[in-house]
Amino acid sequence: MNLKQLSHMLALSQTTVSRALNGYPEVNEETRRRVIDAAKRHGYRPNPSARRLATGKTGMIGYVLPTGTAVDIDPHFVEFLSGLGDYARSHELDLVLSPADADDQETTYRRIVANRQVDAVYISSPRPADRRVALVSTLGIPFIVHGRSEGLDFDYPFTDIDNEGAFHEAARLLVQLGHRRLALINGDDRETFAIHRERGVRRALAVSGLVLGEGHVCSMAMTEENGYRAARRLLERSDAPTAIACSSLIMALGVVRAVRDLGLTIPGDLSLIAHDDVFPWLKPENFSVPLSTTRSSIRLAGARVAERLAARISGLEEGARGEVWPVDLVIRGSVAGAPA
Amino acid sequence: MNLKQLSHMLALSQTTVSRALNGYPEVNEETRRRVIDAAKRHGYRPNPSARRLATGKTGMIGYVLPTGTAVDIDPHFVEFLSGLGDYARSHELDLVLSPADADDQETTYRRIVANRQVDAVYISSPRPADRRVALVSTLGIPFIVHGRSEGLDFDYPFTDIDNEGAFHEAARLLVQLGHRRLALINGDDRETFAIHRERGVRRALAVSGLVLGEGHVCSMAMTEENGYRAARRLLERSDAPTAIACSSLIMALGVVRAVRDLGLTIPGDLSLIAHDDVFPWLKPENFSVPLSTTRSSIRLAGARVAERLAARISGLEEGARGEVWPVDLVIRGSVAGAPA
DNA sequence: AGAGTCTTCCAAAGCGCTTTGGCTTTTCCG
DNA sequence: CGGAAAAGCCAAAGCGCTTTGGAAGACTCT
Repeated sequence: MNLKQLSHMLALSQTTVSRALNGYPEVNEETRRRVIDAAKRHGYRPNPSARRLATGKTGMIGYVLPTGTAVDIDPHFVEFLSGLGDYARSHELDLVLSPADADDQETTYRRIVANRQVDAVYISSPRPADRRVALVSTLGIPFIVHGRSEGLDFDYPFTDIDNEGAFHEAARLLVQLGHRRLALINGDDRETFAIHRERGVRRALAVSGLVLGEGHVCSMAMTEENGYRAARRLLERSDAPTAIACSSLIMALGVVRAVRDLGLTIPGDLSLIAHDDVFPWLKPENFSVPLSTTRSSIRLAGARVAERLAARISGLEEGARGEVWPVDLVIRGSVAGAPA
Repeated sequence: MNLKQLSHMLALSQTTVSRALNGYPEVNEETRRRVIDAAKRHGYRPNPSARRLATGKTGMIGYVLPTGTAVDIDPHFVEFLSGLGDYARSHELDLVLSPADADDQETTYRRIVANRQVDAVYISSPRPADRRVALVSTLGIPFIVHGRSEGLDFDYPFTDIDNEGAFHEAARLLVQLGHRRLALINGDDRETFAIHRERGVRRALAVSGLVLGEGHVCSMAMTEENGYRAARRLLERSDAPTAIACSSLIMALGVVRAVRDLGLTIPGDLSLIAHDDVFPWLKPENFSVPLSTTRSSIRLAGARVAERLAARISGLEEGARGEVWPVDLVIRGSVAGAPA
């Protein structure tokens, strides 16, 4: 059932039927009702391919997915996706993932906008001076950055959490508890979020005249194994930290294992605070010693990004407004005063 | 730069240019060369919207993503996606995720095929008599099921791993080691994979005249917390199992925690084997006691599914061939003879 | 040389929708 | 009541590609 048939059936022109369906004003309300009714009865659904050829609108939002045998998609992605998908569903949006060589995403960005394959895109895991942000911005397609870049000479719309503030608070608490030697087990420090977190810790330390000692900050992919290695290395030093801030729950698993392997205890020998993105399948309160966390639902962020993208597509939002969400600091058993 | 302009530029008809570019035989090789050359020089890229309107081909594969605030996307999904994306990239395929109400995916399947939004779809986490499989099969769009349904009265193409065989082997090993009371901590038993695993365990036990005791099989969403609860419940029974087979590494984390909380040890008091989908961020060899596993890379499965979808789209594969991959049994420190 | 066959190319008709520009009718108002 | 404005509808022109149905010219063959 296509427009032609439907309009023929109603003894109306395609123009009128199209307009009636799309809510244009120049059609009699009674006619509109008739049309809508008939459309529903016959299960008419405009062909999206035709529509997009005519309008350029696709009803899809895009994401360039870095791939490669050596590239691991972050498990955080799936949570983000849950939120994004949930919002997208309620707004009849689909999501298209365009796989790209992790080292050359720009070609793919160019392609999807040149081809008008999507109405908007989002960018995640931005780095300082991120070229994708610059590119997408000049390409002129609506977009939202999840996270922030840095050192770009223009503004852009983003939704981020206050990583610096979160880790500042976490570190401040630890310092207040008397800890003097802190360490940071961070994610890949080419990404802005990791830089911000480190900055937060340093700033908190600086207030008390402390510094993040040389070798007291590790940054690497956020796996359990890396968490273990980092913690092990840190705790075996002569100037081992008495407190660790950790960028992910998964790494924290490794930290806990290292602590145990070394015959130490939390929080007796080591205080630990990790960042919690709120996974349904791994909860900080369920760690053998309940884990203190800086908490922010990445899923909500996904929903918010979708919401903003939808708003930008329909022209309801514009400009380069960035928003930064506060992060909760949740104290549980894994922190205590510094050992004597 | 569109076809019209390009053909004008070459003083050829759109027909000829189109054919030259798409490799049709009725065009002089020298002309073809000229066309291809000019196209490249001017960066001509056929507009996909137009092409899909004309041909119906989209160059996209679809997946209906179950969503909802109460619905958690499985972290396995992201690994599967890595493999799928990696293959898709090398074949210029994009992936479209259509979010759907978890309880009504069929409407969405109908929509994406009626609208010809994708060239093929895949279905994951199938259940017995899965209606999606039946639907998609009648809808006549190329598809692959990742996993298997059961009790359908027709054949369909799938790629699955030998879940039953894997858990059969695991259980057989445990029985050989003298264990008499096994338990199974399984995933959601509405899904076929879980049913198969349970079947495998039962079959192995049956050989020695054993059974999976009432209350010795738990099935629930595969979270750390559920793993903990299940293990705790099992181990506090008077007829506590001496060995557990577990459907996921994440649940196994919980099992290990429960064991520790109860002051027990692995493998002294309890032998443990879990299924490993091969996550880059959580490895069984890194458990405090290295974990024996049944191992199968879900990522490779993703790549394989993509490969088969591509083959079906281009007509290279047809029929309802199902393939079942063997699963490795990897023995590590978490299994030992049954306690006396 | 004329008939038949390839080879190579073209004009034009879709694909199914939106949108421009215009044409009737109604409605409004002095 | 007459003219202007508004309302309601339509025909047709795209959007950019593929594909059908020729047609012109080059070749082969008798």
